[in-house]
Amino acid sequence: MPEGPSLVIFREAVSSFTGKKILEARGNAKISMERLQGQKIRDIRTWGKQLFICLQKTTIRVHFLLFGSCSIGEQTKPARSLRLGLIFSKGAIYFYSCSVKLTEGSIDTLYDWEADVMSDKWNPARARKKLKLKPQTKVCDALLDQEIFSGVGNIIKNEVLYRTRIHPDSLVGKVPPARLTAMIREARNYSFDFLQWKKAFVLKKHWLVHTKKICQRCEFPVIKKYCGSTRRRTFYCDNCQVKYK
DNA sequence: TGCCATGTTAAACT
DNA sequence: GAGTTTAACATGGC
Repeated sequence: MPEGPSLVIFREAVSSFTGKKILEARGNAKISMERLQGQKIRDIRTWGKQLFICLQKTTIRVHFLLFGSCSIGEQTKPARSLRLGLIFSKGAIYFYSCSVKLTEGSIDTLYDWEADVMSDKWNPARARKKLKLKPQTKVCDALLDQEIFSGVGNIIKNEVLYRTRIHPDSLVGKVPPARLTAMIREARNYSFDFLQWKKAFVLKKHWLVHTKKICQRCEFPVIKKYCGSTRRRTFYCDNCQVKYK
């Protein structure tokens, strides 16, 4: 579930707790629950696939991995599987099957905020410079590199490559500049389509290639292969996605 | 019912 | 020590 756009949805869902004081923290996360108690939420941010709840002295980092979820107001799952629950005077936030860590310092310098495809700070020129340093990398791996395209996950990867007609095994250094520009642009553009469709519960309906059997453009069979060093499930059309290598 | 997946990290290897 | 492979975690849908 949680690629970058889903994190934006999570962030919006919990944003109303900004300024509120944590009365109690509980759950099986291996962190100090006492540390959180009494602290007010200063800010709630996202970077790629991570959510940050910034308190007065501490920042909670939540990574949803593959199966993470979050609910507001009521505990929806058994107490023993609760990873982290933050209880406020009015309402609560519950996290399940997430990775939860605490940071004491500022997170401003911890991440490249211009790498987040969902952020106003997204900087495509910077992404391009990073790509230039890795000409031998396959595009299917490059798109999943969180240092370059923070927030892009496997679905977005597949859809972006299909939409820009680039074969997943293409090498970054061999992709013509105009095509690379298109790929970088589409990484952000499709992520926002993803966000809108996800919000409307119609995301799957709009997949052009992910999990598909037939290419919508040329009717050739869609190929499913575990590509790149990431060996993630990749769907593509051999006929209309060009391999640059 | 077993398998698989929108992800990452740490341990175990060469 | 580096780089690479494997294992582990955890949940829901088909």
